[in-house]
Amino acid sequence: MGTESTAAVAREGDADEARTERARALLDAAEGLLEEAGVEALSARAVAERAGVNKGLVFYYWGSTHGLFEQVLERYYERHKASLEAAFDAEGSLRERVHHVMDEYLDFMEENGTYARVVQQQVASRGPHLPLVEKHLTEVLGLTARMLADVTPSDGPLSARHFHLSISAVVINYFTYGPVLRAAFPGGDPLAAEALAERRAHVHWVVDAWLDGLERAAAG
Amino acid sequence: MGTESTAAVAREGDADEARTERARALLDAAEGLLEEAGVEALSARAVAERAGVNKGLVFYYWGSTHGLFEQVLERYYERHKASLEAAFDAEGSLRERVHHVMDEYLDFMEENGTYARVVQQQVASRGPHLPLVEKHLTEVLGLTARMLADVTPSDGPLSARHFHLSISAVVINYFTYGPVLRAAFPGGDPLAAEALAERRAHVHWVVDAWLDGLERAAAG
DNA sequence: TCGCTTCTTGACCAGCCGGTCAAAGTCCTA
DNA sequence: TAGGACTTTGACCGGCTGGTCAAGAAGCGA
Repeated sequence: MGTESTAAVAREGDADEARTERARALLDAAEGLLEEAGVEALSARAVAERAGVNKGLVFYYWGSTHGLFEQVLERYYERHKASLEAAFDAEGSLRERVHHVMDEYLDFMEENGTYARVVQQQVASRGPHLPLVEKHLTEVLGLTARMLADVTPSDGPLSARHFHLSISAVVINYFTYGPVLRAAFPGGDPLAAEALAERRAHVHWVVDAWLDGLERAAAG
Repeated sequence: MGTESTAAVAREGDADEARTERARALLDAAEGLLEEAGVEALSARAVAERAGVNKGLVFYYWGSTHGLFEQVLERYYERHKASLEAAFDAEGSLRERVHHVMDEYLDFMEENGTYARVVQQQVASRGPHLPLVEKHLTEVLGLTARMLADVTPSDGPLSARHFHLSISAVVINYFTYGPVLRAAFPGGDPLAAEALAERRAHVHWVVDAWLDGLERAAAG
């Protein structure tokens, strides 16, 4: 901790652009390894070997494997955030905007299943990267809360934080639990295009049912 | 694998009752360790030390740490299953029964948060115990499907398997993600009694909105 | 009491892990 | 071209892991 080299400290503040070719190769290797073999396969040795580079560089650049992993998570999150913010900025009625956000969310998860699994794994196991995940997820919650501000009370069982938790659960868990329940899915692959379209329809139906309920609650 | 002692093989088939005092001590120690320090802390050495017993016994009884862990999961699941089956057997209207199951589910998660987190962690990381988890979760899906058979089609976006995934996501993820979003909760503790009551009300509202939607879909 | 089976122990092994470090290589500037 | 800063390497360390094994302890029926 206190013994990290000045180079490592300087590097840590740099933007991704300033990174050496090798540092980038290490990040890419880590991401690839994560995708193919999961978190438990991520070791300084394995990453370095995949990048064709010496293990010591991991510690030269990030001071620890923890640091390297955090940067990988940060890179993932930048993409996630960009995708979400674009979705939340769309025009239209509330219902249209909600549907649009759901579609983008589903699209992102479909393409970035690894990220979703890593986050869920960290959360479930109270992993060492939880503080970073916590920061990220809290930011995302803010986006939902802003969108639902007009139709949900600021507190209680119908507040935006509850709906945020519920709707993200409905979306995310399909990608994590779906494959586990594959026996229940016709064709046996919940991640196939057909099954995903069906899930998309389900998610739309689900949020519609909620919006209907909120409207009636507001009216009654 | 092929070299496991005959004793281990014989033991594996035995009921929990037949287990030696020491075997039981090891299982209890593993469960305690899981609760206090998470899966990563589960090692044959650590478990044996906590049980006050020699490490070699783990391999004598189960052949591997994997085997020990599976038995811990099995024990957890037995309790889960008992709790669920009792809940599903209740009398009353569909709506009453659904609410009752939700209450029991929430109660169980409140008391067995560790089990929920271990399962979610295995699922998210495609861990080595996934096959066992898959078997368990598929059984549970069957219970939901039976309960909803009268109000959901057997296929498509409104089939029971989609609602099962969604409702269990809404319940489980509160316990895993809630603490991560604790900054958004008044008092800062989503697992406190007050916050849990609020979540319970949310879950009831959510399933009611769905049942309303299903009724209207059936009527229209 | 003998002898067999089951149980229990501690010593031991190879393999992996994160991390350190001195030395060497590379690059750029003066 | 000399010299200093930055980068890269491979050897090395202690510590932990799952797993094996031979030897001894304990229980038990004859």
